Amino acid sequence: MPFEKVLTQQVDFPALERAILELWQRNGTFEKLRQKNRNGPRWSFLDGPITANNPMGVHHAWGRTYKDAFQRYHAMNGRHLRYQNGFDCQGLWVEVEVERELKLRSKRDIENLVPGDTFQSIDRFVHYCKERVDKYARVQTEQSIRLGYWMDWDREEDWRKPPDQRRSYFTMSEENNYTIWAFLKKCHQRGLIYRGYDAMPWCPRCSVGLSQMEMAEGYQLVAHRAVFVRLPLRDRPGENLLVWTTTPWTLTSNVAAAVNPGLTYLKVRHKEEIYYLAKGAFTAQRLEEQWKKKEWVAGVPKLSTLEQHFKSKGGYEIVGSVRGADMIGWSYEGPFDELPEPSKSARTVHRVIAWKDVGETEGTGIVHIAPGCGKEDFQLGKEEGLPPVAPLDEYGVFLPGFGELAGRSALDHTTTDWILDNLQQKGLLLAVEKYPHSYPHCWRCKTELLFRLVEEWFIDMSWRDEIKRVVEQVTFLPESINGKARELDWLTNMGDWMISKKRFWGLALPIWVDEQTGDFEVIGSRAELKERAVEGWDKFEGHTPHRPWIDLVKIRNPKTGNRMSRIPDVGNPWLDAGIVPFSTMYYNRDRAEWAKWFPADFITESFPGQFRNWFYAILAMSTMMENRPPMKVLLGHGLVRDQWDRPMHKSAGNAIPFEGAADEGYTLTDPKGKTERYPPMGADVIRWMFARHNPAHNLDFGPAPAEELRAKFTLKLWNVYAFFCNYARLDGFDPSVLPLPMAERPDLDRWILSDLQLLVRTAREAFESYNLMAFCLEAERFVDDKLSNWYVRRSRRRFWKSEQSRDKQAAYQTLYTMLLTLAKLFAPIMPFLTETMYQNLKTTDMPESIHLCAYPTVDETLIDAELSEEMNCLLSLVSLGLAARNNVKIKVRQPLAELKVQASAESKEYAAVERFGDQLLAELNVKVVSLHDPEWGPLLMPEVKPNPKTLGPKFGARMKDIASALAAADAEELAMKVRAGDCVELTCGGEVILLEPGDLIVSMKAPEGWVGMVDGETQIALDTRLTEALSLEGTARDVVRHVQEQRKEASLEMEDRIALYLGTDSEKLRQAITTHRDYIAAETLTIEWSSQPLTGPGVHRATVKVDGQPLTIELRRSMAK
RNA sequence: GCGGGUAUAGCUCAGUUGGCUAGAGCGCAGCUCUGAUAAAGCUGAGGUCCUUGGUUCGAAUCCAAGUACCCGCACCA
Repeated sequence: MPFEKVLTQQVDFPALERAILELWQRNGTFEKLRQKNRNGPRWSFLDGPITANNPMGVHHAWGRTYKDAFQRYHAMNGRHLRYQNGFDCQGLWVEVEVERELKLRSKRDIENLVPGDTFQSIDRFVHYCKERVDKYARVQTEQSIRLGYWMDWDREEDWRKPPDQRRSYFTMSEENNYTIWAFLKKCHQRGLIYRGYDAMPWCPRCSVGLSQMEMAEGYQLVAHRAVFVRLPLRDRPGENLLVWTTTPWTLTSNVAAAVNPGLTYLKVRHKEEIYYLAKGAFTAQRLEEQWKKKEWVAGVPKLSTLEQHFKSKGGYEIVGSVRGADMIGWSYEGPFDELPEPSKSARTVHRVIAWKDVGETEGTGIVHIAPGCGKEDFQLGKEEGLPPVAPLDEYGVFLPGFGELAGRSALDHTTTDWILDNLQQKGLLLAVEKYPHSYPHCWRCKTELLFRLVEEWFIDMSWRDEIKRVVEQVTFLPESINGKARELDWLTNMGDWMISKKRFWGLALPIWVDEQTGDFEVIGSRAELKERAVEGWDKFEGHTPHRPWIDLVKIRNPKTGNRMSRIPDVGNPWLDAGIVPFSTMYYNRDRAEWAKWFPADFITESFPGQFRNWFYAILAMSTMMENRPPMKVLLGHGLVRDQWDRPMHKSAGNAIPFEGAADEGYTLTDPKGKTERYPPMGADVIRWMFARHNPAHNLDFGPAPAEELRAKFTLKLWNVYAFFCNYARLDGFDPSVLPLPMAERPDLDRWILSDLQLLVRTAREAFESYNLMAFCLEAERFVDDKLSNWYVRRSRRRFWKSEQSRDKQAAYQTLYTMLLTLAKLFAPIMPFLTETMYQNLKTTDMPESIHLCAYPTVDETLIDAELSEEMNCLLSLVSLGLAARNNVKIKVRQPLAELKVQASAESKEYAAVERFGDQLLAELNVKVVSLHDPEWGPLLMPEVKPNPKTLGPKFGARMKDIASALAAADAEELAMKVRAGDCVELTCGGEVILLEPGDLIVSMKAPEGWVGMVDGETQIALDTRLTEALSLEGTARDVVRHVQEQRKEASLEMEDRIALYLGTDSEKLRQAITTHRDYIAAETLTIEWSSQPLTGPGVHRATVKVDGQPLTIELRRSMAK
């Protein structure tokens, strides 16, 4: 038997999916696909590496759905693919998790993992990092397989191999690391690698400097205590500069004060002192915009103006003014000159300097400058020859030389307390306030950043224009987010690339330094290092190029003969991910092969952040390596949020784990705090949900949208499939019989086959233009509206007929084609459901898996535009008819005599009724459909009534007069004007009044006994007069419905024949039953009528009400033939 | 501050190159169907397509300005 029976109740889709996974596994389907396409034209996809640091979440499934869908589509078109997944392995994110696992608090703890042995400690720590990456790479592999993501996944034996020999690529592989060396060497050869000494953003917890792109990730709105501090002028007794800062700890390292030479500064007398501050700053409404927009930190009061501060502290008087330029060179007393360290250098400086960037919308217009604690400060200090004071160590703790502050953390509140107290005691503190501002935090551990003087390594990005020219050649999708412009914007604004990290687990930067001279060299490959090594190679040999082993290798400075050591820094992880267009495509091993796959046809990732991260890194590195774009098309997509549009957070209880969504079910806490458990949705629904979404927008993911999708799409498709299989099975339909020619198929069949071709066209266009949404939305409409709700509904009776006819054959063949084609169309997006369907639909001469089939192509000969138009017209006629019935509350089950459709001979309505009259009869349950030529006069007459809503207020009591005047007026003329949007003049009580179109309600009225409906140009009228015969027929249909209901109650199979007894006291019921005895019998498969109540076993009895009258139904399965 | 985007029903969103009487789903209201049946369907209410100008025979769509929101960049003492 070709078709298995298909259940429609409580279908466990996740379980079906798991069965398909086993089927693929058992048959080696994926390998067969690769084998089939191995000589096909290439399609090159490049996977952006997923961070192998935690299990995958549902949000990862978005990109992975795209990746898999496009790969499967191209595979179905015979393309040869690499199927290489990528894992991102190195970097601080892994270190932070390993630290957490090992309960380590700081770099010091890591270096002391093996007490007293830094080398061993680092070795062990790096080992743990590698282990963590392997662990989660395996987890993510399993999860991805469950998602149905077909990649060349690593198997058990592969995990025992080193990363370089596995199927997926790992950024920790030697190949990847050494290819970055080659990149850095190229940079160095162009003189672009340099060592920078600068005040850098620094995370005191991780003890690491942050690059510009990392810093951008971590801005958060927080409130700090900001202070107004006076700095007494040395040669002007009783006079002070007033400065303001949000980071009081930096005052310890104050060296200078900057003014804008072009601004006017006020001399303000307050109590016994004179304060200098910028005129504009005095009254500036600080952060007013933010306050209004509520971009504020809860609990922080509105900021006072400087003027208000002075007023509240006892008043002020403006006693003069001075230009900023005239203040340059003034000397003042520093706020912490009594401390040993500041007293050494800063104390002798403390002068007013000029800085054109000083503004007066915030602060005092005089900026406290601490070159050791701020980026601009440092720059300014360099220009002015100011000595920087560096107060903090790598943990953000004050160094010795800062008195009581030594050993205290700059971030600690009590440290700020101490500083404020100290300033207060010295009488320097004018005011303290809470100040909300967006401040950088460590994007990994959320610690507030400090600025600290450090030495880091950079790539000079002055060649940005070269990258821009490469970017110009890439297609960025979706168009609406303007990715190319964003990327170019970043390239314009970005600074030099800080590539060093003072950490342990990562790319070993191949920079060797001669400590005595400061000379450095960049090594470009393992071979080069081996060649140059003068020490330590033997110990390093056999290890991956990671710390601590690589640090043992020393080279000689050819100029001085000095020994050169590798800098201890590791690399920025975006170098790791950025090199993959080379390292993973055989660039070093087989350049010819690389050229076949480079550039990638396609990449896709979530776009927030990536324009300065991965997209940037691959574009920049590819420009340096080959001056070519690494990909042709980039598709970005948004973020996944919960179904209430909130960000997903584990702590908020609204994050959905992948396993939960796929198989296990999950709990979810709604915005009101209620937690509920939900069943799994399965991979197909997850995938379709992502595929159908607009990639430019964030996606609200959760049980509600999943359920909606299941109901309106998955289940409908499934029900149609089940309907087909279950009847085809009973009927013994043979799909291999020669198909009937199109000419012999009814219009309904030719219509759906025609529209199917249009869907195939949409599908192909969508996949080729990377716009899955367009296809999915169209597919949903096709399945729901066209296939399920119209084609199958209208065709059902064709399948039920007991005799074999050509019409029945046509119906089976058409629906079979439909299901098979749709399954193939949807296969790239819903690989499981479509495979399940295919397995039950395929014949022996078809490929063993749907994923080994060819993607459908459009058969232009089947497209019939005229037919589609007429079918659409028919659908709107049906809608109108149903609306008309609804209007007069006559249910569809009640037959009516006649439907009139207004249609001229050349109208589409005419053609539709001609062609599909029988469908109209059946669907609207009328006896006759007739055409009404408008030339015979209007079918419906306009009727114009006053609109009391608008006229009431205007005319009050005169409404009645207006109504009667309207009734007397020419309705047709009025209606025409109203439709045209014109005003209407109405003579009412001898007076002409003007009515606006909205004041009148125009409806279309049918003749007595009829009900009319209008939709645009289309008009219909339905005869609502019930004759005795019609009424009896309606009753008979009610009886049938109840009998069917009872058959179901009695759990009969749908092909079972029955014996039936119907008992009633109602004359009308009796008459209806008698008159329509044959019809009832045919519908309910009654082959034995009983005039007496049934006896014996297996009798099902029920009493129902028909037309308000009791009817006894008794039935049992009939043994007669 | 600079740059970009968006604005369509109560909510979430579709709407091709200008060609509508502007749509869907959810929600709401009222119904209906019934061997695909623990599924489904229909009808209805609900719109200033953000505002104002312009281009055009015709604008949700194109242009300009404004408003609001979002994003990116720069973020300052």
